[in-house]
Amino acid sequence: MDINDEKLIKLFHSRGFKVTPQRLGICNYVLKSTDHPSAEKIYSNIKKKYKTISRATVYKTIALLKEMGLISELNLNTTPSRYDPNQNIHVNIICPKCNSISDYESEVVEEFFLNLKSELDNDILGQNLDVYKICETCSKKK
Amino acid sequence: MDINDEKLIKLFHSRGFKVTPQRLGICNYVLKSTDHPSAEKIYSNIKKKYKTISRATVYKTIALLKEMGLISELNLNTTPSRYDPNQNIHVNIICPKCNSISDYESEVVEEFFLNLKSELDNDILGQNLDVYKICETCSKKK
DNA sequence: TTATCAATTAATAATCATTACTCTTTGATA
DNA sequence: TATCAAAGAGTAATGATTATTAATTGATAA
Ligand SMILES: [Mn+2]
Ligand SMILES: [Mn+2]
Ligand SMILES: [Zn+2]
Ligand SMILES: [Zn+2]
Repeated sequence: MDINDEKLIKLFHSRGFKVTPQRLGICNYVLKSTDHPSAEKIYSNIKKKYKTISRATVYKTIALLKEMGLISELNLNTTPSRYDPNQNIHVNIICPKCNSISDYESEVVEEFFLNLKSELDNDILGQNLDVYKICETCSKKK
Repeated sequence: MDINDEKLIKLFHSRGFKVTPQRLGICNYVLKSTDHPSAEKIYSNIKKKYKTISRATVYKTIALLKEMGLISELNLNTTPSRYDPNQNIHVNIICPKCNSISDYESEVVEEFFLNLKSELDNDILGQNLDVYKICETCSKKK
């Protein structure tokens, strides 16, 4: 998602949500992230800029982003939830050793989803494709 | 999974786990289930037969079944976790209205997984394919 | 610009699924 | 039948998330 403050402000206003510096900060961080951050990760990052920000604000902004369809929540076997701004059809490859998550997109994935969709009468509301695989870094350290 | 007490008892013994009536009851129920029950559902069911059983025992038996690779845990946006004895490659179709889950298996799904696997160097440790779709029952009630 | 006020925030308490702990009971072995 | 580690029941603790509350602030219009 290529996002900037201007776009975000328009989005919020069009939905009747107020624009606050906390929201802009959180949204920018999450929407630009590629590591599927947890709420705690988002919180500790935004805290650098807004010293007094509360976890509740982070959770509420996450809920907003979900409602607006800009991120999805990943519920993995390992709590806590992680958040994903990549709204393309893709596979999340999760390393069970270090819990890192990386995106995988390919023709195979895309075609699968199109075929599945048509098999299911084209009324799929959402999807989540997870695969567990030891990551590069973890497979190096013996 | 076609399971009976005899098979279960062998499995437990081969792993050095003790065979208890509570375990047999829980395992039989979960392994025969097709509705992806939650821990609470399993608990309330087994409680009919073993009045004094504790949730802790249910959770510990679930952990055993996971460890033995007989079930998988599904973490959906809706807590609590659900458990799935179907170890074939399949899609879980989740209804966001009533949280019912049904299995979907097809050529498309199977081929996708084989192709993905080969694209990822054949070392996938597990997978989870979720799709959200209003179920029959819910789409009927307007 | 300033007043107004509902929406938002920070701080904190509550919730609830899951796990840990402790003490009692029991299955497996000899 | 005795032994004892493993497993059970009951209960406390944990931890992520949500709810609550009182203070603050963004949006609007005078
Ligand atoms: Mn992703
Ligand atoms: Mn299933
Ligand atoms: Zn790793
Ligand atoms: Zn339904």
